[in-house]
Amino acid sequence: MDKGSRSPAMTDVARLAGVSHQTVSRVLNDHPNVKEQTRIRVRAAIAELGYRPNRAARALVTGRSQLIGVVARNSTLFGPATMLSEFEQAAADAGFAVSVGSVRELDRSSISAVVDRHLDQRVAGLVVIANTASATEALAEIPEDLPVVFIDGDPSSGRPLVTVDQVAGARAATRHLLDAGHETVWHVSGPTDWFDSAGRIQGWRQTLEEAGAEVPPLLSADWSAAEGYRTGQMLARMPEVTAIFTANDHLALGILRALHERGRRVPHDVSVVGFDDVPEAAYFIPPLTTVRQAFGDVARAALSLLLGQMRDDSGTADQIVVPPQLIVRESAPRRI
Amino acid sequence: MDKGSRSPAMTDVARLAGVSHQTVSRVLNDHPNVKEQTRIRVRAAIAELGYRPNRAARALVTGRSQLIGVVARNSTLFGPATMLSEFEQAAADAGFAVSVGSVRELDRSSISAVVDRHLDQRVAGLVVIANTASATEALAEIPEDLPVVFIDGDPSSGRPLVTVDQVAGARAATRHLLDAGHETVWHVSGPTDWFDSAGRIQGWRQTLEEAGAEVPPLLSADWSAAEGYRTGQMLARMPEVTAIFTANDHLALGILRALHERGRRVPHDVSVVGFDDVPEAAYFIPPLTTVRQAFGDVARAALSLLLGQMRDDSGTADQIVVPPQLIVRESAPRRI
DNA sequence: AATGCCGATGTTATCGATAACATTTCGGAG
DNA sequence: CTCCGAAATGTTATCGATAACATCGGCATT
Repeated sequence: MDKGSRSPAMTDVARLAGVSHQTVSRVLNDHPNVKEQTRIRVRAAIAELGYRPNRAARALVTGRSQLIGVVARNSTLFGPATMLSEFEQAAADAGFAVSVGSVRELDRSSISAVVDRHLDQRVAGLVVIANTASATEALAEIPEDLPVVFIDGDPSSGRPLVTVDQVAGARAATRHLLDAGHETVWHVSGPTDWFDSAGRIQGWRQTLEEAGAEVPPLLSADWSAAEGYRTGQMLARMPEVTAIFTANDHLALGILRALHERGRRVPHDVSVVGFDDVPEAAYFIPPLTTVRQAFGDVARAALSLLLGQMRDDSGTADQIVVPPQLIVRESAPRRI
Repeated sequence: MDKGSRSPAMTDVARLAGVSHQTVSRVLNDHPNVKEQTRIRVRAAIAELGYRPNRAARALVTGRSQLIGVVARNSTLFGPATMLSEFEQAAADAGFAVSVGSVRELDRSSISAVVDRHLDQRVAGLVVIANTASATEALAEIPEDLPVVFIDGDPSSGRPLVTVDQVAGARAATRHLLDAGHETVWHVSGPTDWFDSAGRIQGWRQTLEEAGAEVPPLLSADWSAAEGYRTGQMLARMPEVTAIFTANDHLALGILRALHERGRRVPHDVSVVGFDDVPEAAYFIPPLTTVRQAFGDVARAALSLLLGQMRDDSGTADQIVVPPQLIVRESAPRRI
């Protein structure tokens, strides 16, 4: 209303309700031992004044804010951006705000800087989207007593972690191609220092070996359509290549174009499977068979792990693995 | 070091340096009237203890945190996601953290809820990525004295705003197609309640009218490849359609596929121009001619406007318009 | 009826910074 | 050599919440 005057504080509510500020605090924090009638009176006063608690004051005395810090690299990529968005939604529902801290590289000093900024804000917890090994090393920067959850981190770290089952996804993709009749499957991976890449490579290789298929040389790239295109130009020249599994959809896009330019038809001559299921994957030429990751589930799982840690600091080192799902479209149909 | 004990406070630094805590505060805030020698001694003590100021305490007494709130819708889209990422980088360099608040819809109540959450955190300023008119209406929720900058908002609102010159971008795209020899240009727009869409429609229509070309009916869609595809299926059936300008690259992708399916060659039969220049646009089939938006520049401009408002509350209602750039690729070459 | 305990509430201390005011120090003018 | 004003520094109050302890009734127990 009168925007000039400062916003009401707890004492104002207390005065109006005819109680002490401490009772107001108790009502706010759902303490027991408050008479129902008083509770109602206080709630009414809160509503009447439009009172909203000052989080800074609370953070000062409790030493912890209602803020969750997220450390991520390059949140422009589809995966991280979606994850961040989903996580923010989930956190908001739980009454937390989310502070983002992007870093260009997940090296130790960058991470350390971002973590420090978050510590300055006295974040209640930290989510690290740690897709490379270097990020895990930077772990040491994080105080022991701060709740932390890793997303896409090192499964062998023993730290609380939520991740999509990359191995299973890659197995499904590779299996799908073998079942369609291909003798073997080529793989264009993401950067090899990413856990995501490593898991997909592992799943791909295992599946080939189990099927007794020859394992072609690994082709590694970054995540961009540009490198997919370059790699694709090479693959398009090799007649023995009939099935390609790429580590993400953008790589697949570049490859589709290279194949197209060389006159190799998809899926008639070559089948292609991607990873991610970006919204536009269904509109590639041809529509892309790919592996969908349930980012929303990952985000919600990460939040619940974090909230769990914040409640009891027993350090439950849970790890949650979310299964991915193969989406079959025209670039790699069931039968060729 | 010893993680058990609480982190050092200002008084600890003061004791070590042999001064009062107030002097430490003065050093931290770069006040004048501190002897150089004292300043050095305090700095040394800060370094030795690894002291970091408690932002919650500062926020409590000043009534403002070192946190900038961002209100955005669906930050999964390329534009918003890139904007957010760039803004976070810029803000970090200026010593600010960024708290994100996504909303599913930019209606009044959602915005109001997000703004309230930010106010709870006592944000120092607010950036609203307000791409629809409904967002501008929700303006009223924001206190007068809080620094606010709009990105992609209503240019006629008189509020501080940074935006890409959508009209100029659309003019360049349309002009490019006309110059290449097309009689007219069809336009597939984004949702008409987005300012971005409105500007692009306006630029497109103006350019056609100025050139004396017939203005085809406007086709509006959402931003997805799916709707681009549906619209494209219709356009592909119309032989008189030889040039299409789409409101973003994903729409263009869907259209490219629809044209491909109908056997209409791009650019031989139909030329297509997109908008955004997503990283993979160069790897569409064929590579997409599009309009690049300098999101980084927009983000930095928004931050500087915000910092300006935070310094002097004179309410400088600056508006900054960032020019876009036409990127010519094969889907719409200079000459057909 | 006295005792004791517990539920409901109030009082005071505290977090760690900045703001406002008080005090000391120091250099130069008279 | 004294005095004055500005520069340098110190003291105390304050922000708005929670924590810890204090108080006050009433009800069950003996």
